[in-house]
Amino acid sequence: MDEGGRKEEILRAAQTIFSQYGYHQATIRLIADQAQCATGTFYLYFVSKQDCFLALVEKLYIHVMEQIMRARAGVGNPAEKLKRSLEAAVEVFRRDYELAQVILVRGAGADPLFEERMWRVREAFSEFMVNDLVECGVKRETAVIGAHGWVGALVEIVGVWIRDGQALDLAKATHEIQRIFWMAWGLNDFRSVD
Amino acid sequence: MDEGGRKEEILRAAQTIFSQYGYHQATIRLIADQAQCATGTFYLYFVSKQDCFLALVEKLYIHVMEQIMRARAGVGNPAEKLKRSLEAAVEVFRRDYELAQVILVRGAGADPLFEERMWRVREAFSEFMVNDLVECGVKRETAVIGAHGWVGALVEIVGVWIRDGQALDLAKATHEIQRIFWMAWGLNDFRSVD
Amino acid sequence: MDEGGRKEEILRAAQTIFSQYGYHQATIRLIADQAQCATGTFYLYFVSKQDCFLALVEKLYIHVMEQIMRARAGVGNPAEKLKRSLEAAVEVFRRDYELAQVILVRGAGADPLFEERMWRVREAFSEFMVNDLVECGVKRETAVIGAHGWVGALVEIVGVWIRDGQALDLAKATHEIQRIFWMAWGLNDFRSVD
Amino acid sequence: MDEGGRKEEILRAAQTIFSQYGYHQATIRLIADQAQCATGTFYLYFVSKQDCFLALVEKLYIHVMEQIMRARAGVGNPAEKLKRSLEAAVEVFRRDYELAQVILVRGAGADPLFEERMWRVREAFSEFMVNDLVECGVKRETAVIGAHGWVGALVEIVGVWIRDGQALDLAKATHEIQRIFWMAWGLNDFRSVD
DNA sequence: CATGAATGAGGTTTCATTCAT
DNA sequence: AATGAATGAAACCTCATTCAT
Repeated sequence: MDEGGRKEEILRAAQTIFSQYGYHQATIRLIADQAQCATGTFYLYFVSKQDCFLALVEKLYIHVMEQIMRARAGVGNPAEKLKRSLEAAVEVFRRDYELAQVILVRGAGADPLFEERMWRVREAFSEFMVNDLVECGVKRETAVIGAHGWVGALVEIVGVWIRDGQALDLAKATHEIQRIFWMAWGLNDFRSVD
Repeated sequence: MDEGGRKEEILRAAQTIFSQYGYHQATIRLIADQAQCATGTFYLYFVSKQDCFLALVEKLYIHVMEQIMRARAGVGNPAEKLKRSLEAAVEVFRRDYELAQVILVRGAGADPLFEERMWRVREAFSEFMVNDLVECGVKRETAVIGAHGWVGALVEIVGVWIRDGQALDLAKATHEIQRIFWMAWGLNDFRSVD
Repeated sequence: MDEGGRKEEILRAAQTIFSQYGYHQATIRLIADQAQCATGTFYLYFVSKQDCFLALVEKLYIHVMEQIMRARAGVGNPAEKLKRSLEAAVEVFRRDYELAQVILVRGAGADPLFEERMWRVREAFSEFMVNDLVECGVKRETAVIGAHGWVGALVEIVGVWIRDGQALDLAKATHEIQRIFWMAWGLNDFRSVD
Repeated sequence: MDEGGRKEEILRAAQTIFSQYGYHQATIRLIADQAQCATGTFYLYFVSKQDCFLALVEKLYIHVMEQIMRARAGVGNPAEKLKRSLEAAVEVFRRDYELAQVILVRGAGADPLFEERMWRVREAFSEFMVNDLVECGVKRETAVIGAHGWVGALVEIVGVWIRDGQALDLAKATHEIQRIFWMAWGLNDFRSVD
């Protein structure tokens, strides 16, 4: 249980620092101080700053995906699956402000490698949604656009929520976004799903 | 015609470089080389790298806003105004790949000052949309969420388009996003507006 | 009369700027602006910044020496000559604050070449004093030390006067310094000389 | 013994370089090379070039003051205290050529902050002398001028000694300066003090 | 003579990374 | 495994000087 304990500690520190300072403003020194270790220790667990950032992002993505998977588990109705997936994702962001900061705000200009990674994750997530939508009877071509739009809409809403200092009612806003996309595909039993 | 020629040249070079490398990877040397001038020349026109980046972003924002204003000019129907605004914005991005890169992709982690600025612009743009929507009969509270969501959806779509190497049919995708939000608010004469 | 007019103008500007900013903080741009000409014009009259500074210092030294020579002209009594020399020098500094700044304060750390020049001037001036003192009956060996000390004392007093914002009564202080050195050599008719 | 070792090493290197090149001609690279370390190492111990210079000057001033204090310790006679103070100061300069260079020659045009500091130190030192002189029965007003003059005379003498390549007999010269000021105030038992 | 835009060498400073202890 | 002092490449920026107009 203590195995990997130190690495976890540093990752947690990195999350705090990256979320606060962004990738470039963050320094190894800052992370090491936050983790209460020496800068040299940092390099026992990570090859480089970039490696650490990618590891962190990976971990956070996995966490998000796990929550989504858990939310989908045992649900048969595709509309319900879709709904629960999105709610789970937003819930993760809502619960962990730093995580949301790192993934949605700080990552963007960070590094080509990160952008590539983030891009693949969003793509993967969209693919999930597309499949659910197709199962719901939406044409694949339309579903692809819709899924991306939906993701974008939610990311923007979470972004507003973050920048506004969490003043926005995130649950209500998420729900409204859901309604919008739901209606667009004539999923008439929106209410029943809800 | 030569008025402001050199500064414009450097700004164009900066656009190319920032779009390609992002804010932090871009160096003054790179920009100066692209503009075929010495690094010192850069500093004749800009106080600092940040100053240049902000000037570039400002210029691009103004360009986008101008196109939007032009598209809205003389249009009375709020739905039509909204539709044209969004189409104009997307059209600007479609026409100028670098501009889209800088504003939508590279800016994010660039600089606190830039983030503040970007944030204000998105807010201003959303405000426009909200007003149009309210005129269309949408409740303001709902319109605010919707406008942000809409912006997010479009940004994501343009992002996909950029990252996919402009493979996506941007016009079609934009149209689909429009349909989605339109239907969500029961704007029944969507087809007529279209 | 207009011949050299421009060069003089720039020298005057240089005096103002060097006196205010010191050698290193002063820029050609600053001097050119003060002289209301372009930086290129500066280089029509001076080979370099250093050249200009040295020319300025030279001019100021010549001015000081001229005043001293005028004060000594036609005076036979060596004690009187000495007294008048020093008073003339101090009077020049008192009348031209900028000149004093440049020569006594700003020059020091400026440049090896300037230090060499300043050093030679002080040496020359001391030589004058030594000769007068020897004529007064002071032993040469003693006179050399005394002359340097006297110069140092006066420079310090003028320095204090400058830094204090000219609050000190420079005439009175100079007189006291004179009394000190006078008495030291038993020049008993100090009062009559005075 | 190794405590503060590296910082001290760099300070010593800085002393050598500043003394040789002056503040502006000195570069971090030069100091680091002299200290046989990388330029980055310099910044582990000093915030900036200015910080280092000020720290050096501070250290040298403290050293000078300590020597003066030691020389005055347990001496009751004010004339003796004064005499010993000045001799101690000159002795410090005589023993450490570089120290004298930095404090008396190179500092002048270095930096506004340094000039301010140097100015305060000379003022403080003069104050000491003034008090001693007043105790000796000299009128305060006269003593103030005299103290400044005395300091100036000594600084000039040391300056001559430095520039002449230490050819001058500094002890003898200092003694002569002392005689001059002593006699000026009719301190009749000069010889006994001596 | 005069201009001032352009130049580019060179300085200060930062910080990811290494390595001897 | 842990440390943290040391490294040095590389970035930003300044400004004396040049030169085409």
